[in-house]
Amino acid sequence: MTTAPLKSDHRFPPIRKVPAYLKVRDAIEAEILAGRLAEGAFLPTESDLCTQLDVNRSTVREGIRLLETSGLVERGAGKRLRVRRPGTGDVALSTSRALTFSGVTVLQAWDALALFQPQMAASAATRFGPAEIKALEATHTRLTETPADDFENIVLYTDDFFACIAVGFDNPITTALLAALNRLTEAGLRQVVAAVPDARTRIITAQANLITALKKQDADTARLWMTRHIDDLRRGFDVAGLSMDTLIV
Amino acid sequence: MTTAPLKSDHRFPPIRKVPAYLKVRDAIEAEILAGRLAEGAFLPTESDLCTQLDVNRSTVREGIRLLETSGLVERGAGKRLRVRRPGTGDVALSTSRALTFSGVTVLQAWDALALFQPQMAASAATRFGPAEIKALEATHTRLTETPADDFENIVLYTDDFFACIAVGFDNPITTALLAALNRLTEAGLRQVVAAVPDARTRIITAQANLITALKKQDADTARLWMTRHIDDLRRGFDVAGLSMDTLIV
DNA sequence: ATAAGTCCTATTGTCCGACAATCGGATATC
DNA sequence: GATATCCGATTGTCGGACAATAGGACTTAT
Repeated sequence: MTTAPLKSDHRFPPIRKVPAYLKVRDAIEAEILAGRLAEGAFLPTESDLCTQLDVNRSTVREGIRLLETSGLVERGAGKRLRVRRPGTGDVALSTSRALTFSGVTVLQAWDALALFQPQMAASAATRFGPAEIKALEATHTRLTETPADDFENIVLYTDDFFACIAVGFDNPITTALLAALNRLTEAGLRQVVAAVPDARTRIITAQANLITALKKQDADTARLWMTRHIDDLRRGFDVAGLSMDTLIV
Repeated sequence: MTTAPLKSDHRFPPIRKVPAYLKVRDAIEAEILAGRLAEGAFLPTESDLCTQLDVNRSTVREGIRLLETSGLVERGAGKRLRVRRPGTGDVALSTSRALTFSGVTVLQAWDALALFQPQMAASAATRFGPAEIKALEATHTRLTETPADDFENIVLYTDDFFACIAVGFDNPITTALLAALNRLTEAGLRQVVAAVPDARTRIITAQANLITALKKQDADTARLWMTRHIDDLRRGFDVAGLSMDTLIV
C-alpha cells in the first residue's frame, strides 16, 4: 500500500471564467470565419442577438465593440452591422497602429525599410512584367510633374512608388506589411522633404535608375538604387535634424 | 453682377457625428499616448470615467472594449484596468490575425517568407555578433535533441530558429512582422513535419549550414541556405499534399 | 411620371438604476 | 506571525427606457 505523497504534484488546469461579452465576440467571429455569415451579409439585430445568445443587449454591444476594431464588421451610424472582409489597407492600418502603440523609433522603422525594400526591388527585377513597370512609371511621372514646393504630393507620390513595388508582387501580405512600414516612415519623410531642398530631385533620380534597372531585369542594380534611395532618406533625417531615437507618433 | 450658377459646385465638408463611445476611446487613447497615463498606471474607475467624461457607464464600457483589442489596456477579471504598452508578441498576434481575417493563402504566406527571410539571413551575416549566433546555436541544438516523432517540438524549435534570426536584429518591427509570418506558416509547417519523414533532418542540415555561414560572415551562403530552407518548406507542402491555394485559418 | 413631402416602424445610441460576484484590504482570531 | 473573517469598492450583467434616425411606404405637387 502506497502512502500519500507529502506534497501533491497533481496539477489542476486553471479555472478561467470567460466573461459573456468575450463569448459573444467569439460566437459572432466564429460564424463569420466559418462562412456561415457571408461577406456583405447583415448581422442580426442587436435585439435578435440578445434572444439568440441569451444575454443582455449591453453585453451584446460590448462584444460587438470588440469586433469593430478588427474590421470584420462594418457599421454605418445608426445602421445595421454588415459582415466585411478587411482588405490590405485595414491590415496595414492595424499593423502600423499596433507598432506605434508598442513604441517604435524612427531608426527602427528606417532599419526595417532598409532591410526589406532593397530585397523587394531586387526580386521585382525578375518578377515584374510590363504592367507593373508601367504602374511604377506612372507614379514616377506624377512625381516629376509635381512642383518642388508641393511637399504633400511629393510625399504622397514617393510613398506611392514604394507601394507600387509592393503591390506589384500581387501578394496582399507584402503589400500590407510594406504599407504599414510606409505609414511609419511617412511623417519622417514629410519633414525631410520640407527641410532638404534637393530631396525631390534625389528621389526622382533614384526612382528613374530603379525603373531602368527593372526594365533590364537587373536585380543587382535595382537593389543598389533602392538601397541608395533608402540611405538617402536616412541622410535626410540627419540633415533635417531629426533624431532617429524619437518615438513614432 | 454675376448670375448664380445653375449647378452649385460648392462642396460642404461631410457632417459626421461621432458616437460617444468612440470619443471615449479616443479620449482614453490620447491620454495614454500622450503619456499622461503612464504605463502600468491604473485607469480611473468606470464610475469615475463616467463623471469625468460625463457619459453613462454603458458608454464608457463600450469605449473601453474598443481599446481592449489593441492591447493598450490590460484587465484582470474583475480587476481595474491598467495601462500597458503592447509588446512585439501583441503586434505579431494582431498582425497575423488581421492577415488571417483578410483571407491570405498558404502560397502568399510562403511567398512573403521566401522574400524576406533570405534577406534577413544575409544581413545577419554582417550584423550578428557572438551572442546572437549563440542563441541560434542553442535553438539548433534543442532541435537536434528532439526525437524525430516529437512533431510539436520540431515545429516549435524550427519556428524558434526563424524567430531568433529576427530577434537578433534587435528591431521590434522585424521581430514582430516575422513572428506574424511565422504564425501564418506554422500550421502548414506542422503538417509538413508530420507528413514528410526527412523534414527534420533537412531542417537541421539547413540550420547547421546557415549557422556556419553566419559565423564566417558569409552573407551569400547564408542567403543561399535560407533560400533552400524555405524552398524545402514549399516542397514539403507538395509532398504533404497541401494545396497552396487554401486559405489560412 | 418623377421629385418632393409626410408618416411609420425598426434599430441604434444613450441613459438610468439595480444586483451578484469578487477582488483588495482591513480587521479579528488563533 | 499566520490564518480566518468581514467589508467596501469595482466589475460584469441585467432589465427597462427613450430620443434620434435610417429605410420604407405612401401621398402630393410640379
